[in-house]
Amino acid sequence: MAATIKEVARKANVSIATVSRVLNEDPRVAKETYKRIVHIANQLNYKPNILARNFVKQKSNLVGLILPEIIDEFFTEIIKGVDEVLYRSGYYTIVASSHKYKSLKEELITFINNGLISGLILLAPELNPKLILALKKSSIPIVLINSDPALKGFDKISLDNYNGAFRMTEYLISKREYTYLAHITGPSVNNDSELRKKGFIDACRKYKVKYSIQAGDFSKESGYNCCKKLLSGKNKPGVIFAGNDMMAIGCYDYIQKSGLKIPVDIGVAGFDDIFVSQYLSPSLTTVRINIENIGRHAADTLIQRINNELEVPNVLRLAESELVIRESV
Amino acid sequence: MAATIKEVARKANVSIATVSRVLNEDPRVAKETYKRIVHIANQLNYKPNILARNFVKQKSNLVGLILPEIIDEFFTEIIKGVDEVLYRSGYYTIVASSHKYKSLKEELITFINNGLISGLILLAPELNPKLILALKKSSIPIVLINSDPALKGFDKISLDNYNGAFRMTEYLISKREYTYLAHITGPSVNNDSELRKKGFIDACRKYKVKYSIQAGDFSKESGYNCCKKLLSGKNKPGVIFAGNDMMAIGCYDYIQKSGLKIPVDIGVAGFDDIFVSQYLSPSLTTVRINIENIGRHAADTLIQRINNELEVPNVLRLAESELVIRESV
DNA sequence: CTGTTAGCGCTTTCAG
DNA sequence: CTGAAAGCGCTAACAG
Repeated sequence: MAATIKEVARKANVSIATVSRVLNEDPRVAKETYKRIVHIANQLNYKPNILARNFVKQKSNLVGLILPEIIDEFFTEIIKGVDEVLYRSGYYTIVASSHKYKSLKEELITFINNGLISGLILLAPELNPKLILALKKSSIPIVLINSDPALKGFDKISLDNYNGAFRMTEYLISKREYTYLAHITGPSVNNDSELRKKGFIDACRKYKVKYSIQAGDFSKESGYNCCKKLLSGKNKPGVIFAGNDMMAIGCYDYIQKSGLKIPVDIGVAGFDDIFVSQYLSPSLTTVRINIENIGRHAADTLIQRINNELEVPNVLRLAESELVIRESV
Repeated sequence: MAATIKEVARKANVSIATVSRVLNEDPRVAKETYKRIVHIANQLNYKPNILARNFVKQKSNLVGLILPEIIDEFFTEIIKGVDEVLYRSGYYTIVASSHKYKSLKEELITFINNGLISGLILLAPELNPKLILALKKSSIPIVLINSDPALKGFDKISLDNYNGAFRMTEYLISKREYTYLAHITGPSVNNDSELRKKGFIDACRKYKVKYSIQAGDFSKESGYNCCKKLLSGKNKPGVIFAGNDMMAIGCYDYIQKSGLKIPVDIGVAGFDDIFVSQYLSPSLTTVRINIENIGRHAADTLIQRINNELEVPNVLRLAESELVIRESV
């Protein structure tokens, strides 16, 4: 079927070794021979068999990218960033998202062990000790996208959740002069959520301002319910800072239902700046994470690690956050 | 490093052939031998080397999924659907999106030829003759996600753009009693766009109603500009049916700017039902394509084709559309 | 500068 | 039911 290295060699009256050298741009081959072989290869429409090459090198041109189910909104941007950078280094991206037919764990174990991929990028806002152990034992380089500050010993890209939340809270207090703030958290196992909460609390404490916390789970519904609780007591907060935009939308829903007006009766702020936020009415004041570069950073780091170009034991990069001031507070 | 088949064989006092048979669940091996080998393999933490296996079979467990840059919103759902189905059949998904560093064409050519992948899913709303030719010559099965009715000879999943647009237009005329309708199209090379336009026109003609067409490009900005043109003449349409929701949002922007009210002064309808549409004010009446199954359908078909389980020369599946009636008309 | 050759880990005839 | 052995296409010593 497809032409092999043998045929090219035969037609060019050289050994397969020479052809192989040409393919790998080995400078030792004579210019003349080089040209001739390239010509014949083209003529035969010869393409090196990647499967064979990967096999003999025991190293593939494949990198795995594992994504959890949650972060729909970032999915696209991250994949694009990763793919773009990897492609330029000659790698392909295998994308896997955990879903009902496979757990994150089995996914990981197979990926790390079966030799298919040469490196792995793992986006996992939550990670349990077992998983971490499995990761530590990996024989291939891994780059984590995870915000847990306690997680050491990995190449890591983190979102700057803490500062984002801190600065937003600071803004709400200093500029908007709220004196009683509420925060709705995401799942407590989620590092992003925990750091946002911490940023919120620290800012409230710094300014000695009253605050309360509700436990949500990043879903719209939980935002709705938490908002309901917050507004049903006699002592109502002046502003709700939701742990993500989705929950902020849930707040919008409840607030509208109860006939209140944002931001006059109550303010709402979010985190993430998902696409829809600018179109809500009123448009949502929120924190934007510079997500577009996360995928690129991760891929960059991974490639360097694969190529042994990294001298430091592990790198940590922070994707900065930025306040997006709109009309909801 | 990692245990190989040889070591397992040696420890079990059998030949590597027998071990191989166990790995491939060959029923010929004796139950006893089978168990013993499985046990030893586990003990040695042996994982078959996929790179080697793929190589000798000259067939990988990899499938390519190529996506254009445009369709952000669907990206996620399609990848998930594909990944889910493929994973259950033992395949991995290599995702590639065309971007500034590679054109769709080079992407395709490499993918089809380098032997890395065993099948390809290509989401390409526009396709030129050259590309089609390249696809026809492919030695691996390809499933297209493309709505061009003229495109024959491929396994294909299509969106039911025509009926969606037709029924929406019919609704605008019969139920909402508009008598002068405008349509903003996407790029003319885009099949989805062309079919939506055709559905719109056919419905207008059927009901003998006045209509006009503006050429957009699926971007918000083009929606804005086309809307501006439509509303600046003396004879204004009663409703604008945008070729996608993004352009409908552009219309919203212009209409709000000019102080008009939707739907009292002018109606707006869209196509796609992207996430934001329900949160616009007023919420957008639009056409939803059942996108969630497209990825699954495509993967299903591809797997069957790879396994030679398909008797028909090529399959065509339609992803149906459904009207989503909200407040904007 | 080029050729010879071993071998990567596995599957798959072919014998027995 | 099991073993021996060939070989997939390529790379990488080693030899010349």
